[in-house]
This record gives sequence, structure tokens and C-alpha cells, in this order.
Amino acid sequence: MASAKYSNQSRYTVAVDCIVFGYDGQNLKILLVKRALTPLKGKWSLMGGFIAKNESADEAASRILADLTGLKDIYQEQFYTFTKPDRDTQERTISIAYFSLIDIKKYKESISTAYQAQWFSIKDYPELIFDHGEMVKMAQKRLQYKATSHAILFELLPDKFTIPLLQSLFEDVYETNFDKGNFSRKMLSTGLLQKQKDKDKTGSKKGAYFYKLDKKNYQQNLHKFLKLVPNPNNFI
Amino acid sequence: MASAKYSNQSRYTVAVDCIVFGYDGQNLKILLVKRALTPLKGKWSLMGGFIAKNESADEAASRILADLTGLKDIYQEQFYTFTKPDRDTQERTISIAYFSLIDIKKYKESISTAYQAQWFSIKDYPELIFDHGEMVKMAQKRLQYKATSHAILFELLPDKFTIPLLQSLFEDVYETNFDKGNFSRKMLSTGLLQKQKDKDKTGSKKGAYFYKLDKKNYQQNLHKFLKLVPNPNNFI
DNA sequence: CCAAAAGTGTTACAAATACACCCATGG
DNA sequence: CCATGGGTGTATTTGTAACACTTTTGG
Repeated sequence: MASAKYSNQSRYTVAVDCIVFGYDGQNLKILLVKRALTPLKGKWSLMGGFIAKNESADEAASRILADLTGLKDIYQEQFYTFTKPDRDTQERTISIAYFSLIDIKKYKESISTAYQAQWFSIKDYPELIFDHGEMVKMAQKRLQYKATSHAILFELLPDKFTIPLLQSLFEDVYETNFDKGNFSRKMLSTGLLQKQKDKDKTGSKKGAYFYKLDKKNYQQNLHKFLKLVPNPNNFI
Repeated sequence: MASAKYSNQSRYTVAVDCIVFGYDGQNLKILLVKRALTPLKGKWSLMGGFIAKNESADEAASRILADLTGLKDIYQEQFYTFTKPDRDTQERTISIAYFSLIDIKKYKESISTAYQAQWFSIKDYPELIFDHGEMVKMAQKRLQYKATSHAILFELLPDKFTIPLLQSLFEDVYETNFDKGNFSRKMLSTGLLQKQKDKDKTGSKKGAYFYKLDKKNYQQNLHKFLKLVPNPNNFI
């Protein structure tokens, strides 16, 4: 192992920031925290932190998310690195941005306490520090883009969910409405859903069957997920 | 402007590495250079460099590319940031990876001299330093992914090109064969191509009409680019 | 005139959309 | 018994894929 360093090069702090998405059955939401550091202490921001000496960015993102939510093995994806020299007013900091998808209900309790964290609708959230607003916008676009061809939105739902709930999630993510008949048939045609015996009767008198993701066929049928979103053109 | 710094945080050198794609009419190629720095001086690597104090990563990538090729306003896109703590044997370095698309013929001369740069087929290139091999693989996938729904491969072709040439480019990028009739009709149906009056007769006796990208209708018709690649499932 | 590549036409099939209709049940 | 949301059926239209066919022209 060499001990020499690259001479005459600048070095910067490198951070990870996480856009955490959740879905409460009504609205797509993001999780924000009140910033603990100066500058701008107390302002709303994304959950983030610096990359430590012996961890990768992925590991840092996992650590930060576990710290905030108490959750491990969360879906997360690096999507862009923000590098404008003056993006952080304190000191030049490179930020590697991630988005995460979590089941909001399952973990609602464990979250809110620690960091003064709070869920906000993606359509109405407070002003954020630095370029975090830009990060959120980009994360939302990436989520739309990715979900046209990958079965990732299930990560936002409980283990058992109904097709009408799934549809309302898609409608909220894509800010549009789908025909229920066509939506249902497309989803079922992927072979990804396993029908359960029980129904959810909270939403209607007839009740809607619960489904689970079929993890056995998950990998084999993932490619069928293409074209699930009508007119994906608009989101790409 | 605050002069205070984040205390007790590690700082790392931050680099940009570029995967430069070109197409010579036969094969999709990448541009590699012989590394000028220790360690591993003289080994094949991607073109890269450190991010300077007053530039963003985008600016650094443009600068590095202009330096290597003499070209400005090249298509480039940040696609992933590589962060494994030991990826660089000299010193921990974060690398923000970009891919670029250039018209190989137009600039072939100005390139090769400066940095001992050389084009290699994407199917057969030498072993690369650090994690650069991984970067190339990921860039290739991203190119395939993106080009299923965005008209970016034109960046690899001269201003005037024939549909058979365009087809062979697509076939090379996706490592498959397309029906020429269907391919031609799909491309023309986008409204993105302007037929020219002259033909390219180098490839056949009949000759193939040249086309140009219709930059007026480019933005309006971009969305039509979806589904141009048969079975895009395989590449997503 | 013929080989070889460019380009067009045709047909069978698969898919997406729109929308009408039936189902189940709590109140 | 009826309003309400869940779920199914189906006709129309559109898109896709395969492949046969015509065109052009240098040698």
C-alpha cells in the first residue's frame, strides 16, 4: 500500500443526502429533518451526513437511513452527485444523492422521535437548505423514470396490498389517472402478484382482495414490467 | 461567506472519469489513454482528472474532454459516482463518472496525438486500472438503457448519415439484429429525420439517401423515440 | 443482366384503450 | 334495495413482426 499522496490537489468533504419516499395511501411523501449543524441549524433539510473514512457512499447512506428510521435493508439508489462549488455555504462539499423507498406505516413510530423528522407531501413541502430542493425534484423524476420499467413502487406498500391501493399509488406518482380495468389486468399479467384469500373492506363494501409480491417469480418476471405505465413518454 | 469549516470531517480528492464512446461505422468504441500519473503510470485507463477549486464536476468533465479531444459542446452525462474506500491505491479518491458521445471521424486526427489516446472496440479492450473496467461496463449499460428512450445515438454519427448506418449503429449498441423494413419505418415515423437530396454510394450500388436530424422538431418529437428498440426489456 | 443492398408493401398477430357491464355488500 | 367501489368482458383501434417483393445500378 502506497503512502504517497496526490500532491497539489484539492480535497473536499463528501456527503450523502437521502430523499426518503413514503406513501400513506393518499399522497406520495418525503421525509425531512431539521438540520442539526450550523450553518442554517433548525432549517428543513434532507437527511444526510458525511462519508466516513472506511465506508463507501452506499454504506454511508445505509448508516444514515438506519440512524434516522431504525430500518435496515431499505431500497436505496444513488442517482446523482451535486458538485457546484458554492452549494454548501460553509465549505465546499460534494454531495452524493440517494433516494430510498420505505413502507411509511410500518415504521411511522420509530421515525418521528429522533431527528424532529416529519413527512411532507411531495406537492407541498417547506423550503429546503442549499440545493436540497433541486435534489428532491430530481429524485422525483428519477423515481418516475425508473418505475416505468422496474417494479420498485411496491417498496412503498405494506406486504399485503390491494390493486386499487397500488393504482392510487401509481396515480399519485405519475400525477394522472389510469383506467382501473386496464391497470388491474396489466398488473396481474406480470405474474408478480399472488392473490390472497382475505379482503380489505375499509375502502368499500364489496372489499378488495389483498395481494402479495411473488418474490419467487420476481426476477424472472421483472422484464414484464415494461409498458405498465400508459404513455411513459411523458415521464422520460 | 462563512470562513468556518466542518470540523472533524475527512476530506478526499474528487476526480472525474470519462467514458468516451465513438462509432466508426463498424464497431462501438471507447477512447482510452495511457495514464500519466503514478501509481500505474503507463497503464491503460479512462481519461480523467481532479476537480479544481472553482469548477463543478460538469465543468471538469468538459475541460478534460476538451483537453483530450479539442472538442467543446460534446454530449456528456454524469452516470455514477464510485466511492469504494480503496478504489484508488494511492489515496482515497471519489470518482464521478461521465459518459460522452462523439463523432469519431470528425475528430480522429486531433485526438490521437496528445495523450497517447487510442480507440478500442467495446468488445475488446485492454485491462484498465483501478475500477475503470467496472465503470466502462456500467457506462455501456447506461448507454443502452438511455438510448431505448432518448435520441442520443445520433451524437455518434456525422451530421449526414444513412438509415442503414443508423441501423448498424443500433445493432452494435444492442448486440442484436433488426429487420431493416421495420427499423426504417420506425425511425422515419418519429419525424426526427430530414431526407437529403444526395445519396451515399459507398455501401451499395443503389445508394442510400442521407438524412439529417431535424433539430427544429427535435424537442417536440423526442417522446416519439420510445419503443424504437425492439424488446427494450432486455436492456433495462 | 445479375448480384447486392435499399427501400416498400402486405398480412397476420398482439397490444392498448375505452367503456359497458356485472358483482358484492353495508347501511 | 340501492349506492358504491371492485372487478370482468369485449369491440375497436393501433402497433408490431415477419417476410415477400420491387428498385437501383456498378461491374
